[in-house]
Amino acid sequence: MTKRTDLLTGLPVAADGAAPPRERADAARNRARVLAAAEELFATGDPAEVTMEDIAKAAGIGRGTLYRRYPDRASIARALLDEHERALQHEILRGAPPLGPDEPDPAARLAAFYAAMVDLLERHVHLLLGAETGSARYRTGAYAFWHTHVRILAAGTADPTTLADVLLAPLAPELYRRQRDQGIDPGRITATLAGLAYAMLPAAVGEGVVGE
Amino acid sequence: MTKRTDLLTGLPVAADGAAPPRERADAARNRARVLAAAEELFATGDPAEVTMEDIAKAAGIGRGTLYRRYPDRASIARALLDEHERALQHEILRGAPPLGPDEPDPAARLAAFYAAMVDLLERHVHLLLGAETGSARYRTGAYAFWHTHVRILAAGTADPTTLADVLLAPLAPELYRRQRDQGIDPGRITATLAGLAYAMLPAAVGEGVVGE
DNA sequence: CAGCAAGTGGACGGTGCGTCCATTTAATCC
DNA sequence: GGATTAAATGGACGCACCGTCCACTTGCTG
Repeated sequence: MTKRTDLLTGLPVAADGAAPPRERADAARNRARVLAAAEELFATGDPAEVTMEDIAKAAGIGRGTLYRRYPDRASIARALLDEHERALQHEILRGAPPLGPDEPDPAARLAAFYAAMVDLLERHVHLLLGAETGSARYRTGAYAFWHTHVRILAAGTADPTTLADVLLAPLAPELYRRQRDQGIDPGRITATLAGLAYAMLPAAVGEGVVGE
Repeated sequence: MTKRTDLLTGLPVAADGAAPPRERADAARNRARVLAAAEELFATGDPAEVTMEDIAKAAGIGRGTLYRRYPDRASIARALLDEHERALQHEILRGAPPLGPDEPDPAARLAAFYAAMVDLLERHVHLLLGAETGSARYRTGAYAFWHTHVRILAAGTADPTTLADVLLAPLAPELYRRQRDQGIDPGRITATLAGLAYAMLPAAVGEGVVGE
């Protein structure tokens, strides 16, 4: 029988409505060490090359202890990423325009989303690369959120679901890393994506729906 | 000293202008077996899970023999993919409109390129997934070719280099596989990409250049 | 058919993974 | 503050795959 833990935080999860058993002091200390060590390792080298052994060693704990909370590297990266993504999701759901729901122009809102995502990428690509190797990106809850958001912004178009995938594709962490390595600065990327937003979601005329 | 072999075909490469030493009969037979076995394995299961051992076993040869020609799984997938990509590249460089160089409208040419790429993906995603895990995609010669092509089509825009990356992003094999798994058919993808092409590369007015 | 370079394949050492369990340690109760 | 108990720990273990190495085999050539 395996102990159930939250994939995001690594904290034990209550199977029922029962109060979660308090985390022991040494466990909490080690969890903090793991996250600090992992952040450092992801940022320093190639995130894809970081091993569970590396993290355990850097955190000064044994492999068994590490596996107790995090089943793999990706779950550690997600735990580190979680608060940042949640903050952005909150801005989108409840924040002010142009990111929040009161923004009337879908294109402007998409452009703002792009800008926020570029900012997130700029600050945390290393974590995204640690969390989302290739197709794993599409299986995360975060991708589902972004996809739903963009799909709704594209509601007036011919095929919002497919278009949402297309509009999210340029935000792939691997691409962002490569563009930055090639000397393309975040401003250029944001500007190009803004152009994409306004080209694909032209402002609705009156209350009409944009077809084709 | 390691024997030099062509990464694409696995054939020995002449170091100089010297005539390449003819391939021995057993070597040729085994190379054919390897390619046939690999094609089968990539198509059947998860391309990312195929190991060199699997391929060697399926081809009925030893691991050492396999490594003699192909340094890794990706090089085998690329060898299988090569002829198909070359055919498309030839169409682009020398073929008829709307794919070829005589097509006057960049948007139409980009849309045709998208259609051809979707066709390529539909027939060979499994090979692309075997060859290009994550960021490896950007290091292939093929990506460089597609990028140059699209960059030239986008020549009139504000930042053709960055835009080319953005326009190529939706063609990521991982995304294509996922969309297909979700029941999205190739036609929808092609249609959405055509919309993207015409939105981002509006037909030039007269011989003027499209700004902003 | 003899000589030899090309080709072969399995053994080997190395690395990372994920599990298991004997031991240690923090929290609780008297 | 000592006994009790369950959580927590960490290193050993077995497994899978990698990539190399080299003694042996085989096809080609003269």
